[in-house]
Amino acid sequence: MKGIHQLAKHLDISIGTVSRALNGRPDVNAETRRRVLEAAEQLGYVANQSGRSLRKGSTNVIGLMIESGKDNVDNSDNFFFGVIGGLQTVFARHNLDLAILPCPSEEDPLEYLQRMVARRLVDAMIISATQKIDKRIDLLIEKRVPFVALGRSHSGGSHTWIDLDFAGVANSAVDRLISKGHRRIAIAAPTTDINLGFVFVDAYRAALERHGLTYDPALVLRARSSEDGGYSVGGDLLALAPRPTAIILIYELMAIGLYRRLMEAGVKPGCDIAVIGFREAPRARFLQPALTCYRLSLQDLGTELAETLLSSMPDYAEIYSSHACNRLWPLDLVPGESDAFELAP
Amino acid sequence: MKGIHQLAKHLDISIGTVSRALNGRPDVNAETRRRVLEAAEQLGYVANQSGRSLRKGSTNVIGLMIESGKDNVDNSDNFFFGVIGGLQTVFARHNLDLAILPCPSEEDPLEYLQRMVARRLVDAMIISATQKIDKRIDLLIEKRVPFVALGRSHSGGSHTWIDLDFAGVANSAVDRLISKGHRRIAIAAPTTDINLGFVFVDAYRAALERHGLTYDPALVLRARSSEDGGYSVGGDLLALAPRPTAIILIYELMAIGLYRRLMEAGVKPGCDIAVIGFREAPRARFLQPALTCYRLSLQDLGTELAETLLSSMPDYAEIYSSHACNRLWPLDLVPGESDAFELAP
DNA sequence: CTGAAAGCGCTTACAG
DNA sequence: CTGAAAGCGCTTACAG
Repeated sequence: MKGIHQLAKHLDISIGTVSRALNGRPDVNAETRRRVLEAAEQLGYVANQSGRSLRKGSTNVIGLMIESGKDNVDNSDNFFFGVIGGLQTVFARHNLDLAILPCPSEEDPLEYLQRMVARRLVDAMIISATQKIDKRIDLLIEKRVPFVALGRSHSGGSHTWIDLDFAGVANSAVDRLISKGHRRIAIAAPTTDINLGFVFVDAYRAALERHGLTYDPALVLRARSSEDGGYSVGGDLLALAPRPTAIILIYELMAIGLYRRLMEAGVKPGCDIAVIGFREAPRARFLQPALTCYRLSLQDLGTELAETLLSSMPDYAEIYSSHACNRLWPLDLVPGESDAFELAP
Repeated sequence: MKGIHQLAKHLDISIGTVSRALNGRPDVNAETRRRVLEAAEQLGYVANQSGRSLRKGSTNVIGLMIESGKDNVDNSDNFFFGVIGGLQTVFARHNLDLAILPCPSEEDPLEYLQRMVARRLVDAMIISATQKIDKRIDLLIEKRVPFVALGRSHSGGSHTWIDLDFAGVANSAVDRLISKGHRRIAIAAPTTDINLGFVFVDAYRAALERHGLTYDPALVLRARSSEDGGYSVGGDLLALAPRPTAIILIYELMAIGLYRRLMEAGVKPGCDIAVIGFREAPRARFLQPALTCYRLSLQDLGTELAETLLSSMPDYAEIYSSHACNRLWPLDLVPGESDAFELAP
C-alpha cells in the first residue's frame, strides 16, 4: 500500500479526509488537518500527479515550448533564462510549475506541440518565435488549450500575445540616424519566416518613407541571428557601393560579429559608420565603442507573459482579467558611442 | 464520451483492443490494427498521459533540472542547449520526452527536486552543477529515482555521473605554461561550493607541485562565472605584485571580461601575459588574439549522458549496459595565440 | 466534520 | 484474436 492510502492508514482516518485536509478544504476539523499536514510532512507525502491530474483534468504544469535547434534560441544570449524568472514569480503564487519543452530539431514543431497537447502534459502553453503563418496557433485554438504567444502572427485571428515593439525600435533607430544626417541606412534582418523580421523591415521602410527617403531592398542584409551572422552582415555592408553610413541590427549578438568584421577592414563603428544594435545584451555590453541599443526587463516581460496567460485560463481569469489584452512591449533607448557622430551634410 | 472510449465506439470495437493496437501488441489482427491506427491519426487521438501514467506507473518523461538563477546556467553560453540536442537524439529512440525543470531562484533546490520527484512528474532525472556536498543525490538514491549527475560530488556514495575532465584541463594548462617558461601562474576559480571548483584548483595545485613549484593561495582568484567575473579577475591579476605571467580560467565567458580589463590597462594577452581559457565557446571565438582553450562536443556529451541515464533505468538497462559507468569527459586543446610566447628564462 | 463510493482514462491479465 | 473487468492514485459529490 502506498500513496494516500498509506498516509490515511497511518493516521487511521479515511483517504477522503486526508485529501480534503491536504487540499485546504474548509470542512475539516482543525486538529485533524494539523495531524494530516504534520504526518504528510514527516513521511514526505506529495500527491501523485497522475492520479490527481486524471481526476481533476488539470496538471498544474505550464509548458514553455522552445525550439532548441533554432538560431533565435541558441543565440539569444539567454533571453529565455531571464524571462523564466518572471514567469515563475507569477506561477509560484498559484502552485503552478513551469516545464520547458524543447522541440527536437528533427521534429516538426507542429507535431511536437500536438503531441504535448494531446497527452495533456500541461494545462497551458507559452509559445515563442512565432512565424508569419504559424499553425501552432490554430492548433491551440482548435484544441482549446489556453496559451499566450510571445510574438505576433497572422494566424489564428484573435489570440493572446505579447510582442516586443520591433516597429518602435525600427522607428526610433531610423529617426535617430536621420537626425544625425544619415541618408543611406542599412538594416540586418533574419533569413527565416519569423514574424518579427517582417514587422521590423516594414517599420524600417515606413520610417524611411516618412522622411522622404526611398526604400532600397539592397540595404536589407539577411543573416543568421548570431555573431557569425553579424560578421557576414559586416562583409555585405562593406561590399555595398556606395557604402551605407549606418546600420540597424535586429539581434543582440550580431553586433559582436559585425564589430569584428568592421575592425578587420579598418572601419571603426562610431566614427566611420553608425551602428545601432537591438536588445542590450550582457555580452554586447563589453563592446567598444559602446553600442547604442535598446533595453527591456526580461523579468518584467516574464511576469506580464505569465499574467496574460493566466487571464486566459478559466481558473484564474477573474484574478488576472486586467491582463487579458495583447501588448507591445516597449524598449528603451540606451545611447552609446556607436552612432555618436554627425554626418557632414 | 472522449478519449479511448470515443475512438473505440467510432470503430465499434472494445477499448482494450484499441489500446493493444495502439501500443503495438502482437496479439492484434493486422486489419484491426490498421483501422485503429488510421482512425487515431484521423481523429488526432493521443493517449492521455495521466491515465497512462497512473496505470503504468511511468510517465515517459525525463526531467532535466536546472537552476535558472545561477551564474553557471545564465553565463554558460548556452551550454545546455547544446547538450539537450544530444539528449533528445537518444530519448527519441524510446519515445521518451525531455522536460527541462527550472528551479526558481527563490526555492531551495532540494525542496524543488523533492516536489518534482514526489509528484512523479518524470521517470528519471538529470541533475547538474553538483556541489561538493549535494543532498539532491542522497534524495534521488533514497527515493530510488533513476538519475545521472553531470558533475561529481562527495555525496551519495556510488552513483552515476559524468563530469568534464577539469583536472585534465588544469593539468594540461599548467604543463603547457610551464613548458613556455612560466613560473608564476594564476588561476580563476568559482566563488561557490560547486564541486568542479575544488577539482580544478586541486589539480592545479598538484600540477604545480609536480613541477616543483609552490602553491600560492594568493594566486587563486575567485570570481563569478561571467564576463563580469572575468573583468574582476583582470583587476585582481593586475593588482598582484609581482604580477603573474599567466592565468588559467575556469569558465568560458570569463575570457571576454578579462581581455577587456587587460586591454584597458594596456596589457596584451599573448604578449604581456599568457591566458588559457576553459571551454571553447562560440562567443569567445571572436576574441583577438585567439584564445587558447579546450574543446568538447556538447552533442556527444548529451548523447552519453542520456545513454548513461538509460543504463540505470530498469526498462532500458539491458540495451545500455555498456554505458553503465561513470566517465570523465575529455576536452581537447585548441591552441590559440593568447599564450603563444616563450618567457625569457 | 467524516466515511464510503464513484469515476477520471488508461493498460493488462484473464477468459473465451 | 477480442471483450469485459480490474485497478493505477487521486478528488469530490453525497449521505450521515
